[in-house]
Amino acid sequence: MKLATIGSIILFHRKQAGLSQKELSDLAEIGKTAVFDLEKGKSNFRIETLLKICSILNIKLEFQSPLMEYWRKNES
Amino acid sequence: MKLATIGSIILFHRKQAGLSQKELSDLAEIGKTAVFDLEKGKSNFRIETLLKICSILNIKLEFQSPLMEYWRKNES
DNA sequence: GTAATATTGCTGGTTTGGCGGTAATTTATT
DNA sequence: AATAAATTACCGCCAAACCAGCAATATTAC
Repeated sequence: MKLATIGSIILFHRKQAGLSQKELSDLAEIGKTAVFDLEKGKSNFRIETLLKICSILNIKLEFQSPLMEYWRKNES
Repeated sequence: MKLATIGSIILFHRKQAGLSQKELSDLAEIGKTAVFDLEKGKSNFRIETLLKICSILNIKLEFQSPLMEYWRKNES
């Protein structure tokens, strides 16, 4: 998974949602620059920025590995 | 998905791999502080930091949404 | 027990992501 | 065509992620 790939996925979902970059950034409560940079795969970015956007676009993040089935969350 | 959850997953996989925080940070070519903070869910962190760690621990990141099956990568 | 290793914590400095503002360019609408 | 909206781009500034180094504690090994 590369940064550019993530940006491409976000772009696709935003378009499908019929949102402009500004609208998405407002909904996600982040700056417009973050959406722009992210979609362009331009720079590194923070996890929270990605999570906020994914939350708005109804995208879930999954971690996959042979060990995940043995991982049980203690609380919360 | 919360930051603390991600840290918990990383911690679990690192232990299973039999790596110390320092060993993991060296392999991932990041500072030990990043691994420490991440596992503690202490701070926000960068995507690249997470990707580097996941790469070493053989964890894959998956994006899930109803639209993902319609998303096709143009190139690369 | 002691010694070695690992983890946690703190500190100061560097790097960089994110921000709003502005402006140019592209696209859509009328 | 002209106008409006959206996208792309660049600019300082600030906050925070990241770093190495060191120290203290916790854990493990001998």
